[in-house]
Formats: sequence, structure tokens, C-alpha cells
Amino acid sequence: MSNSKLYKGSLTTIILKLLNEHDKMYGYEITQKVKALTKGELKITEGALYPALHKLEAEGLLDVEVAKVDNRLRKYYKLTETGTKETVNKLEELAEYIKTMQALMNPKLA
Amino acid sequence: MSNSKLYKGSLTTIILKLLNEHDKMYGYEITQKVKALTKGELKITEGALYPALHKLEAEGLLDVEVAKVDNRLRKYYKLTETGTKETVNKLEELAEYIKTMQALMNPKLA
DNA sequence: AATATATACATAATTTTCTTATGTATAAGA
DNA sequence: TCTTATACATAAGAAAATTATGTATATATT
Repeated sequence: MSNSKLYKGSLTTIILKLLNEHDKMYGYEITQKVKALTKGELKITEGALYPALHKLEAEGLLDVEVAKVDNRLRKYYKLTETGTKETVNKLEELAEYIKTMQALMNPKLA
Repeated sequence: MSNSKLYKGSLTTIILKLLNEHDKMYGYEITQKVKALTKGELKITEGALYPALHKLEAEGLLDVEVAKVDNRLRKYYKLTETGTKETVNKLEELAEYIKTMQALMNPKLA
């Protein structure tokens, strides 16, 4: 699982943004959602996703809730209050970064 | 030197793009150009820049030419033919990535 | 004259953040 | 039966930064 190079640093923003919209999601669901939304362009690897989720949880941005569905384990993650605030920051940072890159790539329009 | 987080993976694209426009540039000049074009938003650290330039040279994407100006050393870099081709690819990849991220961040507009 | 800042290169140690490769386990489909 | 999908996890390694140094010259400031 992996395709077009994920620019390092953007995975956290993706996770937070999805959780900001969907209230609660589990890991596998996130991988599928990203795949769907990007029409297969972006594939989140498990090796990147799970450690990222654990880190966000350790930082207090996410809460976990374990559930058993169809005899299979699911770990539902949701944003904490801090996580919601941090999501705003991350989204601003990303928007800023895209603007900055566009300024570099299209200097005439600056 | 460092300010807003450089999304890892984009530095090479920035270097190639600048060299595609300016024919030849030296390292320090690149740091100043990026600073100017982004109004100080993005600051390229030397610890990132010089290894990146060396790598691009080793890969055959850049040629170097050493010059002495005001008794100070300058290493002018310019794109090779391969480098020019790779620049096109990198710019496409970046544009693609920005589109992908926008699809994720703005799912309604998709 | 002394000191700080700007110019110009470089590298080493460390950190962050991925990819790749595994591993476990259940359920469903071919 | 075997493969694919679902669902988690971690370890090894690579890539690409940051941070901290180091060297050296030139210019501006005190």
C-alpha cells in the first residue's frame, strides 16, 4: 500500500481533518476514506498510519474507544478538545504552505 | 534559519524550479531568493540546502561551476538536460499533490 | 579597534516521518 | 482451499529535514 509520495508532514493534518468531519473513525476506515476521496491517488500505509494515530493519542489530541464488530477489533478515534484546536492550526498551516508553494512556483502572479 | 515547517520532499522541487528560471544560481542566493519570494515565510536552512544540492549533483541533475567573487567562494549550479526533464516531473508531481490535498481538505468541491 | 552581521561554503548528530516488510487474526468470496 | 478484505501492530531501514557546529572573508556598527 503506497503510491504517490506522501509529502512528509501532511499525514497528521489529513487524519485530523477527517476526524474533524466524521466525529469518530477507526484506522482502516481512514485508509479507505483517503483512497476514496483521492480516487486512489493517495494510499495511506499502515506502517505510517498506526504509529501516527498512537502519537496523536499520546499527545492528547485523540481519544480512543475500542469496539468489537463482527468479532473483529476496531479502535475508534475521535478528537479531544485540544485536538480540535490543533486541527484548526494544522489546516491553516497547510493552506499557508500551499499558498507559499504557489508563490514559488508562479512568481509572476505574486 | 528556519521558520514555517518545510514539508519534507518539497525542497528538491523548489531548487529545481528556481534553477529552471534563473539559469544559474549559487546556494546562498537560493536561500535569499526563497526568502524574498515567500516574504520571509519560508527559510531554507543550510543544513538542508547544501546536502540537497550535492545530492542533485551526484544524481546528474545539476552541474557545478566554482567562481571566486570578492575573494569569496561561490558554487554556481545549473540544470543539466536530465535535470530539466526531471524538473517538469517534479512540478507535475507537486501540482498533483496540491490537488490531492485540496480534494481531501475540501471534499464538497470534489 | 572591536564586535556584530552578512556572505558563502560545509558537515555531523539527531529527529521526524515515512516505506517496506512482517506478524497476528477473523470473515468473506472464488 | 486459497485469496482477498478487514483490522490491528511493530521493527528495520531510508529519506529528508532540523539543530548545532565549523571555517573564512567582507562589511557595517559601536
